[in-house]
Amino acid sequence: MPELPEIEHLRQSLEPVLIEAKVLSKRLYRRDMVRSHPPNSSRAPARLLAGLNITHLKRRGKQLAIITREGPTLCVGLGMSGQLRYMPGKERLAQSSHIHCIWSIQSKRGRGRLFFRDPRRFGGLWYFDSYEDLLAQRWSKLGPDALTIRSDQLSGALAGSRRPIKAALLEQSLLAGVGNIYADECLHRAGIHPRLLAGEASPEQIKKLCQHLRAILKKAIAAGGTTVSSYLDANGTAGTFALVLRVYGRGGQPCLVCGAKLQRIEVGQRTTVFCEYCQAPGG
DNA sequence: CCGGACTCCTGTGCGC
DNA sequence: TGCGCACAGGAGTCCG
Repeated sequence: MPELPEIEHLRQSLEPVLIEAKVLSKRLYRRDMVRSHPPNSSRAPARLLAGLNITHLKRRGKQLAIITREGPTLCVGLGMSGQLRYMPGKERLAQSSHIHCIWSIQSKRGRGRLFFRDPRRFGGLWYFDSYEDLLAQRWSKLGPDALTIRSDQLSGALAGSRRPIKAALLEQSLLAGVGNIYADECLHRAGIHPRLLAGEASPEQIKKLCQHLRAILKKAIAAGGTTVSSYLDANGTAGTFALVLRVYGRGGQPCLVCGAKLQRIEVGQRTTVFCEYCQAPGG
């Protein structure tokens, strides 16, 4: 399940084959995976970057932008089960079901194809006439990127909120990039109860949370992301960060810090695992 | 405006 | 061994 580290690792793994590459053509198998397009450009979205030259890959939160020299920019969201895979030459994906779009690519490394596959279809493609339009129309709704967020920004995002802090961390408009895995992990490392009201977190707690959040995301990127069930990078490589998760998916098992049985509760309609001693309500 | 609930979707893994 | 079902969750949308 891709969160910020998985998308950032994906971005890095795609750069060598997509930067300065030309999109020769595209084949769209599911039109409804193109989620939106500006109202005044009815034809451009249909091209979906075909004939254009890619210059940049940018990420904000869990979203990836493919930016072209000509201007048009495609924002890719992977949702729960989405994959972007690059295959050289005419190689095919081992898993051939649920492929929604294939782009033929000409790069310095030769020809290849970029596959967008998403079994659950929670992801999607958002077309914009320019990167500036993407920033103004879509990414402007996202909070600061969790990888580089400062303590004062996190404090501002959480201030006044009456929601459980776990639910607030998942809210992309407050801060961008955190999903269920890293929300539980950073709360455990910071010793904060997931049901603590976000607006009632102390400055010390927020500072600690911020430090752990950035650190864990950075480490997860270096590890190639977390592969719980389906995440693979552009080359089909699984991440290794799942090996060092301390709470996610470990409900009922002993806390790796104190040995107590990890609790499994629901917060904000999401399964939440925490240690009632390391993350005591009082702090 | 805010927070919570619901919805979309299919692969996985469990129990019987 | 096979079937059926609960569960997983990112994010848009709706409602009180």
